Amino acid sequence: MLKLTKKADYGLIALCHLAAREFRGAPVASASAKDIAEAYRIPLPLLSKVLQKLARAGLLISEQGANGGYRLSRSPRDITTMEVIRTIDGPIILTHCFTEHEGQVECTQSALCPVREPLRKVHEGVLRLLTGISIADLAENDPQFPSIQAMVASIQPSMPTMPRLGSETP
Amino acid sequence: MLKLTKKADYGLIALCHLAAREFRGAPVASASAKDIAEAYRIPLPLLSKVLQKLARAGLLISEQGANGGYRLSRSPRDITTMEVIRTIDGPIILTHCFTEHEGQVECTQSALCPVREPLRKVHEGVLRLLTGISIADLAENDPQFPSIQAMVASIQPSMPTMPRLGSETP
DNA sequence: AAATCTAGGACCGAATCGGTCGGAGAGGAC
DNA sequence: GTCCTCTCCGACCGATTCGGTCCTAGATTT
Repeated sequence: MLKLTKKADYGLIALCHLAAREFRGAPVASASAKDIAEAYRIPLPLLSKVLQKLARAGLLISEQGANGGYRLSRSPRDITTMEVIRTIDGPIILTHCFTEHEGQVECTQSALCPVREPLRKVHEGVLRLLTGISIADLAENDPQFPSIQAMVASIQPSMPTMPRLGSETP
Repeated sequence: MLKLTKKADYGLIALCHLAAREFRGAPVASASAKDIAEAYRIPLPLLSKVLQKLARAGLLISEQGANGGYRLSRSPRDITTMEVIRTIDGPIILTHCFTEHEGQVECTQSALCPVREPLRKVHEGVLRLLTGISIADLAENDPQFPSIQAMVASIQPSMPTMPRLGSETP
């Protein structure tokens, strides 16, 4: 549940790398798959596939030939993490009910499934969280990621008993 | 990514069913696995396993023998959806970096991975969202799930360009 | 004692994920 | 013009997991 695939991870890292280059005003804003793979110890052929997918989706521009590489197609501030994850991992699914077709008999009688609608709300919340974070937000990792910090902090549990967080990630 | 397994789905449905029974002041607050399975068209042996897991985790109390069944161990308001999902699907993982061991060489040199910390923030946000929603919230599906609605609405994207939502779930 | 229910392990097919290999073109460098 | 580098793209594979089934054992009520 809620596991980013390594491919999506790699994609985010690569885009982040390119964005950081752009920010630093590097002479060349592009980088080859090999460069990125070596920089982060990512298996090259795997990263290549991810970058190809991103290029096909229009997020990256590929330049072939010697000294070629990949380049962001637009400002890193206009690329959301959602977009990246979705193009690599496919559509984001919380429950199977409202993302798959409607061939199932059991799901058409909506009276059966009491959790479908509430979960849809949760789904929407996560989507909103991810669309609110751009590659640029990831790239400027200076202070404490103020914008992301603010977004996450804005989620106020409606429960009286406030559960402690962080126990998940030791 | 962010896919609830069907087991977790079934678990939420079952707990929701029990909670709703309790709310309605049913004479018997417990229900057998067979009852629930038939009510929602869930394969019985699969649901049984899920319920067993929930019982072992202390969320449910099992009563064996004829006329036995499962019963909530505490108030549905004190059971979070996070708890349920975690006991069924295991720990929630966003990236592999900070949930798995530390045997990997590439992750110990944290300077390499520029997205680890930002993603951790996202992870925390999702956790907070799920811990803020109780089984009771799911069960009282009357008006428009006001509490969940409020929580989701509180997530304010920090981006200037507000992306349209809902395109994910047609 | 019989019926009914949970407990729990063994098992299986299918899908997916991480990862590899190899060949085909395109564009600079010399 | 030739070579080298680099992207592109499809095929392939092993391991894991997920959804689902089957069967046996044990507890409780009637």
